[in-house]
Amino acid sequence: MEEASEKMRVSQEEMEKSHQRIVDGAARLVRKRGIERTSVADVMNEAGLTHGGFYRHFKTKDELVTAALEAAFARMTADIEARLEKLGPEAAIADYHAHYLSKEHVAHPEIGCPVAAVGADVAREPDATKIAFGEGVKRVIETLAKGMRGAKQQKLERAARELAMLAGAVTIARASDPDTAREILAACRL
Amino acid sequence: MEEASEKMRVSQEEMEKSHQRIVDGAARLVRKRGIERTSVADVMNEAGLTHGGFYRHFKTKDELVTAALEAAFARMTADIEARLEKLGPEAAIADYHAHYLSKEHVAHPEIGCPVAAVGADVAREPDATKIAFGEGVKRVIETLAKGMRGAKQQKLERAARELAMLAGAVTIARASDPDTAREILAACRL
DNA sequence: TCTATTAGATGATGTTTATCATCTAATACA
DNA sequence: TGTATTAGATGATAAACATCATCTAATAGA
Repeated sequence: MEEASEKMRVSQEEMEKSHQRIVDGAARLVRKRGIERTSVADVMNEAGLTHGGFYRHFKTKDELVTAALEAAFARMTADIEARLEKLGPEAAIADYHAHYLSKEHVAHPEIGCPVAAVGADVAREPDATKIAFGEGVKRVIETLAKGMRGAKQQKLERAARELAMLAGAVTIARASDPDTAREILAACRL
Repeated sequence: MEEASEKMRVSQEEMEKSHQRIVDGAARLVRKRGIERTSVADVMNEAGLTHGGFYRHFKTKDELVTAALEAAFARMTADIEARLEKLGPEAAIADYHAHYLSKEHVAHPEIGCPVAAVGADVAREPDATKIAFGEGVKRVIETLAKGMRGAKQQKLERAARELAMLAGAVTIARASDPDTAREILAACRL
C-alpha cells in the first residue's frame, strides 16, 4: 500500500473510482444543501481531492449536477425494485409509501428522493439537467407502476399521482415548522 | 407631481409604498429565480430603488424572504377564497385544481403557488422562514377544506393530500422535459 | 526502458453578493 | 420656523465561487 503523494497521476482504474466518489458526493451534497449551495470545491473535498482536478472529470458544474441527479434516481429506482422483489406488488408499494413519508426520509434528504430534495431547484437549471430529471422521474413512475394492478395506462397514471403526492408531502414537511410537517405527513400516510 | 430627486427623504406614506413594492418584487423574483439567485440589489432595482436603502426596510435578506413568502401565501389564499365565493364548495375546488395544473401556472411560477416554486429551497432556510411557510401552508389547507364536504378532520386531511399532490405535480412538471411534464399533469388532472 | 500523455495539485482571476459606512436632502415634531 | 431624524443614494468591503493556467509526477503504449 503506497501513500498517495501530492502530485501523483493515478491509474485509469483509480480515476474511475475518483469519478464515482465525485458523483456520489455531489449526489449527497446537492440533495442536502441544494444545487446553488453546493460548490465544486466542496464536492471535490468530499471526494478527497482538490478543486482544480475537477475539470478533468466534467466540463462544467452543470454537467456534474446532471450526473449526480442520474445517480440519485438510479438508487431510488433500485430501492423500489428491491422492495418489489422482496414483497411483491401492492405490498411493496405500501411499504415504499410508508418509507417515503417516514421521519427518517424527511430528516435525510441527502440519501432520499431527488424530487423532494431539489425539485424546485431543477426547474431553474438548464434543459440538459431537466431532461435527465424527467428521465429519472419517468423511470421511477414505471417502476412504481410495476407494483400496481390494473390496465397499464391506469397503473402509470396511478403511479404518477402517487409520486406527486409523496414528493409534495415531503417537500412541504421539510419546508415547514414541525407541527405543520406532522399534519401533512399524517394526512398523506393513510 | 414632483420628480423624485436623487437623495430625497420620502414621507412615511411613500415609505410604506416602497416597502410594499420591495416585498411584492421579492415575492415575484424569489418564485421566478429561487431564493439564492435573487439578490437584494435585483429586488431593490425592481422596486425602483437602489441597493443601499434596503437595510432601512429589513435587517437581513432572510427577513425579506420571509415577508415575501407571507405575501405570496396571502395572495394564494385570497385566490382560493375568491373562487369559493364565486363558485361555491366542490366546484371551486375543481376549478382551482384545474387552474393549478394548467399550462399557465406551470409556465409562471412568479405569480403562482410558493410551495411548488420554492418548496425545496425553503427546506434549507432558517427556522423563522420555515415557520412562516408552515403557517402559509396551514392557511391554504384550511381554505381548501372550506370547499369540501364531510367531517372537519376529513376535510382537512383531504385538503392536505390535494395540496401535496398539486404541488408535487407542478414541481415535477417544471423540472422535467416537456414530454414528462405533460404526462404528470395529465395523470393528476383527472 | 523511454517518452508522450494526463490526473490531480496549486494558485490566480473575475464576478457576484450581502452587508456596512457615509452623505444628503426632506420630513416631522417641537 | 428650526432642528433632529431618517429614506434612500453612493461607494466600499470581504467572502464565495466557477473556471482557467500552470506544474509535476505517474501511467500507458511503443
